[in-house]
Amino acid sequence: MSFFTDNEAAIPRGTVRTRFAPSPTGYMHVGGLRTALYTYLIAKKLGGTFILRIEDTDQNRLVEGATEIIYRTLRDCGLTWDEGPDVGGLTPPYVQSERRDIYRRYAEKLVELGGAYVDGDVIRQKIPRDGETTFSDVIFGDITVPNTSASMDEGVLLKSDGLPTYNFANVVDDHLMGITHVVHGSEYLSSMPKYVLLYRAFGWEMPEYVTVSPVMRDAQHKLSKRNGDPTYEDLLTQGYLHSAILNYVALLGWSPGGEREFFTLAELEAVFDTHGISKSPAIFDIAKLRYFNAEYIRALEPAQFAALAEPFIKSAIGDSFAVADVAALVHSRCEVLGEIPETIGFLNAVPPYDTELYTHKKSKTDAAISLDVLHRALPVLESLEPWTRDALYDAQVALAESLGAKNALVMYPLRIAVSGLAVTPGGAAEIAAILGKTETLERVRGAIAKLEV
RNA sequence: GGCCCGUUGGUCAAGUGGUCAAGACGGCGGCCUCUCACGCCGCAAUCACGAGUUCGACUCUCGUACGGGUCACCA
Repeated sequence: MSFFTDNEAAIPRGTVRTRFAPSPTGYMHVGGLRTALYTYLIAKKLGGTFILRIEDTDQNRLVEGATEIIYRTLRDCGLTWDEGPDVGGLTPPYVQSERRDIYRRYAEKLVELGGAYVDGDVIRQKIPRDGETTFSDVIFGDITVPNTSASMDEGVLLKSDGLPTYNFANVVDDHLMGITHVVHGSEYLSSMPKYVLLYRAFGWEMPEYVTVSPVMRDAQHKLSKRNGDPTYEDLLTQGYLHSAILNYVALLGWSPGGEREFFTLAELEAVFDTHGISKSPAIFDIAKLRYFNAEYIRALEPAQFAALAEPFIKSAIGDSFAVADVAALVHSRCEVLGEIPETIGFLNAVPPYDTELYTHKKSKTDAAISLDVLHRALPVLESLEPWTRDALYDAQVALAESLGAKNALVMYPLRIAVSGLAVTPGGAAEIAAILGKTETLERVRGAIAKLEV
């Protein structure tokens, strides 16, 4: 029968096929990434095929290069698609604007079948004037709505430009591409009865629908670029790691059930279950993402961290100091890469500071005591060889011992002298090691001069 | 407004009639410590409300309140 044409014969029966079907808007929002992730995970969990389909039926909203951003984001996160525009697959093409003749054919077929009607230069869906329609959702269960409700309008299926609207394109494509599981946002919940009517009119079997609630900025607003909320790209440029973002986003609206919350993508593939998906919206908490990011950063090998941190380090201090050394200083203290510059600026130059900084009761120091300590430390430093972190540390300990004092009595003033800051990443030894002998001695002499005024 | 959905600490959440209602982030306090950070220990903080059903409700039913979604030739 000619009705069963196109690609469906090519799809092996019984295979799970899921699709991520973004609109090429030019960026990826956090909620979209989560949808992509869940879609991917369902496919992997069930040994199925993950498909990427580009939904560009709105010609007014085309954005240059937007598809590339989608590709890059998914690849970045490891969400590799088995079929899609660039890799092909069983059911091409995967860009909706290249499928217009298919939609036209099916729209006309639907008119014949009584599920739609021609209205001027568009084709509209036919909705029964009474009764009710029930659909089933994996997350929300069975939902019944009256056919007379306002959302059950006889909407346009095929626009005057010959392209389909979302509701129609999805039904046709999901069927022709053999999609078995659809993950989509709850904004589509009220359209689902219309899908039922469409599938029924065509005589097609419906896929499973997994409807997820939105990711929120606060209790009443969705996370949105328009309102200044960060997109996935924004988070990357701020210095969040894609692995941390993905891990955090997985847990926004889904729970694995146990107490564990750190998962690699491969681990998620094994443990993911739609049962853990929540019906209610989840508020995006940047503080918790920071925590995940910090954990992922700390888990990095020093060389990996240095490579990621390098651009941030250089933006603050250029090539003045060894990147590896500065990275090591900052590694355990860094939660987001973007905060590195502000924490290491003192390496370039000692900021102006008040000598009151030398007063610290736990270290039992004040300006006068510090001056004395620095006087004693200077010759020690001048003759120190080799100039390493450990040698510096040992020398300070030895000096403190010779004074019959705690380490802090020496270390605290010295740290202030070389940094000019009450709070620094690392201590005097680490900082002096990075600064080098010449610069360190200069700073210590400068501090002495400042204290002697 | 009609229709649909949701509601466990500030946030993410476990929980599926009987628990002193997990855990994590954040907050607070302490320990460690040359500052910071890490790490460790501890504390505070939750079942929206009201009726039912039941020997017994966070769990089931109904209602109320509050919040969200939707009602486009956008997705």
